[in-house]
Amino acid sequence: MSGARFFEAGARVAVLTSQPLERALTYTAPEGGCWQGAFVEVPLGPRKVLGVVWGAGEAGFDAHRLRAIRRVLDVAPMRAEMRAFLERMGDYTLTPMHRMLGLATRAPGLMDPPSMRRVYRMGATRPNRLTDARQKVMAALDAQPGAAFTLRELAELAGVSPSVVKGLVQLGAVIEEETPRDLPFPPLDHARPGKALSPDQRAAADDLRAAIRAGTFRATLLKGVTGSGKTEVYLEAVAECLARGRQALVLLPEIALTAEFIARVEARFGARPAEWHSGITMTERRRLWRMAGAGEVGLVVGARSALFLPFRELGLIVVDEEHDPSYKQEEGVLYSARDMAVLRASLAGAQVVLASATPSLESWVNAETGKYARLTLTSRFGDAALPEMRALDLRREDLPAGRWISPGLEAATRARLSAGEQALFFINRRGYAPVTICRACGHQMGCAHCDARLVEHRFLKRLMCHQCGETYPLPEACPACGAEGRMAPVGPGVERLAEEVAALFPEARLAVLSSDLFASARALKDEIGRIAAGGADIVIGTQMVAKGHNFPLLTLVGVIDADLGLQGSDLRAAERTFQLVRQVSGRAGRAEKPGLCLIQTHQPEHPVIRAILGGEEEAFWAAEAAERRAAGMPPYGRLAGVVISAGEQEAAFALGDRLARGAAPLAAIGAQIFGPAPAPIARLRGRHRVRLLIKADKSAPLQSAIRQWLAPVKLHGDLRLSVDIDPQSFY
DNA sequence: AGCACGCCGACT
DNA sequence: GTCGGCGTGCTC
Repeated sequence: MSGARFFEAGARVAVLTSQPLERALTYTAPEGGCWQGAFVEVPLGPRKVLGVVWGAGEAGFDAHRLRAIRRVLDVAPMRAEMRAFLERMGDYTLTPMHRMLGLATRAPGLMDPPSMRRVYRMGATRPNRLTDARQKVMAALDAQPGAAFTLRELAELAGVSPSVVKGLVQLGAVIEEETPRDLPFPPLDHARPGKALSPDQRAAADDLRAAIRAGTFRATLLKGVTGSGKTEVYLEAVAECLARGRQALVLLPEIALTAEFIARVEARFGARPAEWHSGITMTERRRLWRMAGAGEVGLVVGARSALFLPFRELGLIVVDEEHDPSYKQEEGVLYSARDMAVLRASLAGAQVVLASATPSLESWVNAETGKYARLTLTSRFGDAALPEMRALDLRREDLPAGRWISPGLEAATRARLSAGEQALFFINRRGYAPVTICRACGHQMGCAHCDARLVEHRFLKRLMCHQCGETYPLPEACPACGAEGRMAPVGPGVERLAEEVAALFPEARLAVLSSDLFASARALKDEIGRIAAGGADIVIGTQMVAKGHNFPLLTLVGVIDADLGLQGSDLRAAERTFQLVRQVSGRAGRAEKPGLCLIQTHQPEHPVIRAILGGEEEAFWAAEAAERRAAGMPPYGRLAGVVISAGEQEAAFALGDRLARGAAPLAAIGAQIFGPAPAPIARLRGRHRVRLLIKADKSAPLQSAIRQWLAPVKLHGDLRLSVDIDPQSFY
């Protein structure tokens, strides 16, 4: 119990609860005392709530008003490392501690005793009268020595009724006992040999293994083009970590990727890792949370929130596809899971590996400056070379309105199809058309609750708001001018592109990969498997195709509109376009066949497009970094957003104005304030949102200035305010 | 978060 | 006269 204090019965202790109080409350330690970090049940008003013993209590509080901790819960106490992590993260993200505790206790049944169940196993004596049915039960138990079954399992296994088993219990031939329902996860066999590694994979894996053996914190950027085998490399780090008896966590940006990852883990270590994401059952959630704390799980694969599992001995965190924007939590507690992974690893004395083919600029700069170690995989696995990259200048291709596939792309596709190979068309827009417009008056269909245009989904026969998910029927008449039959779709979406492809290539078999077309991760996985096996000739997909799926027959990638991401004033527009197009292009030619990537663009001379075409990624990052440095933007400067929301826009703006004018603590650190302006999502679920943007020097104490600035603010009526440190969305 | 206390409109 | 609206405040 390193770093934890023990409090004797009756001593004053501070208990943090997830109730929205600004600080911990003082209680007295229960009979038998309690450890710092203990999960406890405390009385609060008329209720009993969950809390954690955070430290010593206040001496000043009236003794007769003190109440005692009701009981200490039967779960592993929160470790000092975890308490420090929650405090540091709360300080950094300006999140009250009760909300931080909420993140760390997202498991059902914490207040309940460990769930038990009744099991049956082989007893010491043999029944002297062995009937036919009894014989079957004994045979079933003999087949798996030492195994324990539930009554139903054993009865079904033996093909007898449960009463036979009960009868054997009476005779002492079968033992009935209570065991914990939450079982340890089967250990992974870290000693199993992995796949043969290429020389640079070997070098990177050896480096990571050595770093883990050193047993101290280090952050490593593992950079490697798509298909270079990053996963095999960091699985070697996982193996070393498990061999040292420590736990490993692999974060993935999307649930859809976990099935493939789990299969690889199973192939490598002979058992499945534990899974943590929104799709798992309550039972699994409870089990994993408790087993993590008991050290009874070796490897966890999960989403952002797995960072808050109570690992007993965390040795490694891998953040796969570390550049992925979905690592930024944009609702509730606002944080970057990638950055918080680095923080948690540093406090746990663990390794953190950030893996990507196209790192975020932040991580690239950290590697450049030596803050992170850097491992680079250059060759693709097997013989596959990077695809040839070519731009198709849409200004010369002369496409008719409503057509998106240029003659150049069409010809290249025909060539591949006749060779029996696959083509992939990438368009980063879901639905049929991003805009529906009235040809009579020009009215554009918008969402009633959000400030967003409605996207036609022909598949659903509805218009949909991509911000709040609300859907509307397709309008017959214009809601503004009443004109009938004049509503028209404008712009391409993945469904509309599919229509064009079907008309151009009637003989080809199409597959459309868009997140909204699949009911489950399972259905999506099946479709991906079908495509990989050659079940389609042309694949049309949104950005989900950019992520880690293997299509061996694919030799042509067409990027329908590379300009989409270059427009707008988003700080990271160029970076995102670069990452996305590089990743999609990596889909081509993974097997022995060379790939070709055709990029349709109106601005082939744009620096981002040129960097993509030339494969000059280091040049791209260097240029982008120089631009950010000159502008004082992250990672060379710091940003924070303050989002104010209210039912009425005026109320939100009024508070925004007042805050912007009375910002002495910000002025004192030389920070600039921009706004108030409508937030990136200006209306969300019927609420108006307004944002102030704060820009400061990298060395300025931004958080404490914001804390001082906002401390006196009392929120009236339905006004809400949230601070977003290091915001990611700008347009 | 709950739950109590408290001060102004439409009902028996 | 009272029931009840939800604004404000408290919980060790």
